[in-house]
Formats: sequence, C-alpha cells, structure tokens
Amino acid sequence: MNTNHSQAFLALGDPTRQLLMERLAKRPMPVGKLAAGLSISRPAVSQHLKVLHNAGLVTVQQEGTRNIYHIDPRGVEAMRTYLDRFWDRALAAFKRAAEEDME
Amino acid sequence: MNTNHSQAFLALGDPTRQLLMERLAKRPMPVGKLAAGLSISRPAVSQHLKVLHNAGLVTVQQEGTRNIYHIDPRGVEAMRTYLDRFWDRALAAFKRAAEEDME
DNA sequence: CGTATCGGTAAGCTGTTACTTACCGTAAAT
DNA sequence: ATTTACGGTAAGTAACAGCTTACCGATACG
Repeated sequence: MNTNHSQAFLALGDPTRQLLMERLAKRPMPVGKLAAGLSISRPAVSQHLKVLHNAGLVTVQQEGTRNIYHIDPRGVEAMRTYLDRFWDRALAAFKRAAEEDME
Repeated sequence: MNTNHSQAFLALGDPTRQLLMERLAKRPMPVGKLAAGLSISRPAVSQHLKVLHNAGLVTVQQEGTRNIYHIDPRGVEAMRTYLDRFWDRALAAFKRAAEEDME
C-alpha cells in the first residue's frame, strides 16, 4: 500500500505492533482473536492494525463479519532490501575508512 | 550497545534519523557537518544521534574536539537478520494458508 | 424481522517525542 | 592565558502517539 520506509520502521518500532506481527506471522487471524491474548482493548488493536496496514505490512481479507489480517510479505521484503542497500553502503564506508587509516 | 529491535526500528522510524543514517552511510561525519545540511538545529541533531547510539546503530570516535559518528554495521545487521526470520515465517504461513485454500 | 457478533471510528486524556534557546565543558589555536 | 570551535545537556513547549470508553454500521443467525 505504501513504499515509505519511515512508516514501516515506525510501525515496527512499537512493541505491541511487533507482537501483533509475530502473532500474524504464525497464522492469519481475525481482530478479536488477536486482541484476546493482549492486555490492551480491541479498539487499540484495531488502531495498531490500521498503522500496520498503512505501512504496507499487513493485508485484510474480509470473511463474513470477520476481518482476517495477514502479513504482507512485500512490505517486509521492502524493508529487508532497504536495509540491504543500507548495510552495503555502511560496509563500503568502513572499508574506505580502514584503508585511509592504513596510510 | 543494545540488542533490542524495538529501539532500532523506532530509531529508523523517524525521517530525520533516517536521513542522518543515509548521510553517515556515505561517509563518517562530525556532528557539525551533519547538522549543516539540515533545517533543524545542531542540538536537535545531537539528540537524534543519542537515540541512534542507544539503538546500537552508530558509534562515536572522538578526534580532538570533533565527535565523528559512524554507522555501526552490527546494529544494521541485527535488524536485517530479525527481518529475515520474520519474513521466512510470514512466507511459511502464506504457503500453509494457500494449501488450506486448495482443499 | 429482531438480536448478537464483529470490528472500525470518534472524542478525549495522558505520556512521550521532537524541537527550540540557553548554557557549560573540553580541546585546540593564537 | 584568552579565545575560538565543537558538541553535549537542561529546561520548556507544542505536537503527536497510544490508550480508553462510547458509539455505530454491517453481516449472520434465531
């Protein structure tokens, strides 16, 4: 839904949302079931899911009156590849710095 | 400095800190130089760097009166591997769901 | 139909975050 | 030794994030 990295990282920065994602990684679930295990209210879970959805990290699949949430692997992969590029550049900078120190 | 994912993701969730990281990925830099290009004050940059440092994403190297900041590849890699595991589980869940839909 | 289940939205409170300016310590340079 | 450069910390403020309760629409079920 979105290619903005900031939103995705911000979304995963919250411990509760991280927990939701880990639960959803195990199996897709409706909102009520997700909320059942947590100490926060169901509306709070809905709000967290909205954030995750806007960040492109989950998808919804309506099934009768239930809204089943799934992890969106595309969103996770976008973060992965972003970090990959990032990491490469960081390592390159380190090598460069190391070589300069050699002289 | 820290193995907590939440802190790292939270840190990268802020657009300003993302920008700082991308600048530092190109080359290590002192605080003043980092602040020069931005629209926010130098103390604000210091505060952001503190967050990044606590998240284990940057290291400092004192050089005279300058504090040179570097990306810490270990921190970045920790996020990468966390996402890797995460992504794997998400894909597995998807396969499982797809198989169930087949029946 | 009416009623229950499910879940998203609104309004409001509270703690936290990102910024500012002002200040202070430390290292180098004159 | 004074001055300049650099950068971290303190205090205060304004915006924002996360929570709650109350409410409402929509599907399924009697």
